[in-house]
Amino acid sequence: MDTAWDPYLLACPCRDVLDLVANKWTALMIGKLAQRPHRFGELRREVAGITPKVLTQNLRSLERDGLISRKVYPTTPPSVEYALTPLGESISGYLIALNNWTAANFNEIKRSRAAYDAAQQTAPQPVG
Amino acid sequence: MDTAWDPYLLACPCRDVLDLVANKWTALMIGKLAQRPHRFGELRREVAGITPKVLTQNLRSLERDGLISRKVYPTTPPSVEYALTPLGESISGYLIALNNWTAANFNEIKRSRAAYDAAQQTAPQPVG
DNA sequence: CTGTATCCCGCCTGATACTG
DNA sequence: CAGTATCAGGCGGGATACAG
Repeated sequence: MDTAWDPYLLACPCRDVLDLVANKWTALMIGKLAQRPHRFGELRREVAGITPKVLTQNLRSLERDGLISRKVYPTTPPSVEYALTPLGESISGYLIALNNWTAANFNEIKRSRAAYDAAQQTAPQPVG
Repeated sequence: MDTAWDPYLLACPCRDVLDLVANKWTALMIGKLAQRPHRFGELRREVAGITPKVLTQNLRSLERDGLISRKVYPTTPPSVEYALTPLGESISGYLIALNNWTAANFNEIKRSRAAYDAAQQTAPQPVG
């Protein structure tokens, strides 16, 4: 790298990159592409719930940032293949780890939320 | 854990947790708290650019999810200390890695964006 | 198959001001 | 010091329909 940036600085441009992760779909998309290259329709099916518009948006954004590559095959019907670039691969591990952490710890979080909400129900009753 | 969830399933409740990361400030806040417990004002200063309202919102959300603890000291003036819970510590490493990756790779991403945008300027000109 | 075009909405975010 | 109240705005995101 050329220079180092501190994301805790207000004007740090790498805040933009953190926003890349601050996205509902990025981690899932990168996770899928880390397994193997995928076509548009495959991603659309495997990343359940994403709409084609949003998929396209995020694909373009990641392509612009150099995390994924887009290759068009002029077949009929046309096919487009998306794959991770080396840069994309360098971050995929962290994102996959996040996905896994999420899956592994959701139940504990669910319990925590329930306990928190229950405490809110009883405690803050000025009129009692 | 009790049961395993697949974040790629549409109805997977752990999507909510992924949204936790899909947040502009979470990674920065967790990163700071991973260093040591912080008071409200400290976080406010050190996470540059965050407003008190948004800081409170995210603090509450993380507390509800069980990632951080909130301890009030009835002093005058009052002081409140936020710290990571064991659950919060278990995810902090991944988030810090993301912060570091961001700082280390921003320049490459910046170059990629510039190249992408330049290509858009020249290529898609039907009228030319 | 691979996207685009609209319309719409809710949430996150931000700025500012105020309180115990 | 540690928040809360309020107002406003923008962008991501969702539903639906359409095109090359």
